[in-house]
Amino acid sequence: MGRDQIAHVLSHATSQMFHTGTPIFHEGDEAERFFMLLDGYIRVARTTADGHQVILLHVPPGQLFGIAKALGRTTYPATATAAEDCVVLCWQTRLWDSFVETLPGFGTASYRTTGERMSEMQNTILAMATQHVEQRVAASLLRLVQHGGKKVGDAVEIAFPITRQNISEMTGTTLHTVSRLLSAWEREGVVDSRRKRIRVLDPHRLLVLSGA
Amino acid sequence: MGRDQIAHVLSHATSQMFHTGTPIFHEGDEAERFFMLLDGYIRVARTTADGHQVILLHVPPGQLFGIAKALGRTTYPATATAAEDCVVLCWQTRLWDSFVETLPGFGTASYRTTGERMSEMQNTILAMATQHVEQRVAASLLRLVQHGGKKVGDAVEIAFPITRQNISEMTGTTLHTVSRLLSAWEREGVVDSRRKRIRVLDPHRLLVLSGA
DNA sequence: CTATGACTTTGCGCCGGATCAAACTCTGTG
DNA sequence: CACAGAGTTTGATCCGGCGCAAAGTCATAG
Repeated sequence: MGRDQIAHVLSHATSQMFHTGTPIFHEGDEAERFFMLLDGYIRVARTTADGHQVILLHVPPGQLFGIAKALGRTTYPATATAAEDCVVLCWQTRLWDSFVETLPGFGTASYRTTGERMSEMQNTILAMATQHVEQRVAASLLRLVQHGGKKVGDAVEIAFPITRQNISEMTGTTLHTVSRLLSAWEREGVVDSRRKRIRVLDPHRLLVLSGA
Repeated sequence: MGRDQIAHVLSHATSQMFHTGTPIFHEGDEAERFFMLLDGYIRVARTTADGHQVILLHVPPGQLFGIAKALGRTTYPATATAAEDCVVLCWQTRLWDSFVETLPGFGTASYRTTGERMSEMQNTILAMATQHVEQRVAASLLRLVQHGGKKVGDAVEIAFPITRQNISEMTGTTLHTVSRLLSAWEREGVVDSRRKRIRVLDPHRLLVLSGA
């Protein structure tokens, strides 16, 4: 993208701040805007009829989200909330088509993003269908530290605050089971966890536990 | 699409027949072609490292598939096989971009297709994370008869041959459990099944069992 | 017509993980 | 500083569904 094109795109954007836990849009809402995350982490989830929340993915800084248009939709397919304080760029959805036409690579990049998310979701399905809870939790933890973990000494910490409950919602289990697993792993020196913060000390052991 | 445009598109297509069970492309293959299903049913699946197959979706006649380009990919993300004898149109992938540019609605339609598949996969994840095996199997059976079931008297039959094993691969369980469930439902008059053929007699009861 | 392989059924025992219950420990707030 | 609410831990119990095993049934090839 050229310098003038960047200016053009930014001139149509507004920036916005969302505090931890704030919803950015809800599943089923008219998709009036689309977004790019500048800083923080976004949690994308859906809620079942009986009130269970299921976390589908986490969006790292630099990615587009809320791009219903790239899926040929007019409503958001899921709910996005700020997993920590977030800075976000917003555009009117009606600008989408003109961006796709005038910005070389904009379309390609956004379709690649949806493709990547699709294959992540496929991986989730495979895991849910074939793996045990322990393996799924280990694998999730690994993914969380690999995509944007922060080095702290010779440990790696998950980039944003996350609860046992959250992890259970990512892996289709209960917070109780996740707590038991983390306790056990802490005893073995694989992880080190404070409330809402998890550090991985021994990624390789975790990889083994994940069954890969 | 105008009459001449249809002619144009067809002039670049080759048609091909695939017999039941034949693979059309494999996960990871270079995506040299994309396809439209004219008749039959396509099963899309992935295989885990430890050899388990997981069925991600079934493609009904009239839909595009193998459209790696719409996901910004150069390889197929999953394996497609003919669930019954299939007639398929094939195009070279290099034609994709020109189709998107010259055919109004081609892009939109294909992105809508991927969007629909994505939300189906999300539903699968929700189900795996929150529902019991019985509910998932009931829901899968319902979806199979609703998308292209054939009326047979006052029952509805799944449009293509499907085994207990297949259903277990769609729902993340074992063929044994599926067999037990179908036997029980047959006793209660909810379904009527022969080998590879399943008829639903009481869709409403199945809906209740699915927990919706 | 029979043989072989693919598909299905059913019984039994066990265990991973959910559910229920209760106590404990942080962290921010008035 | 104390309190409330959110997050975490741990124990006890129970059961849905898997693994294992074996036999039964259907379909097609030869």
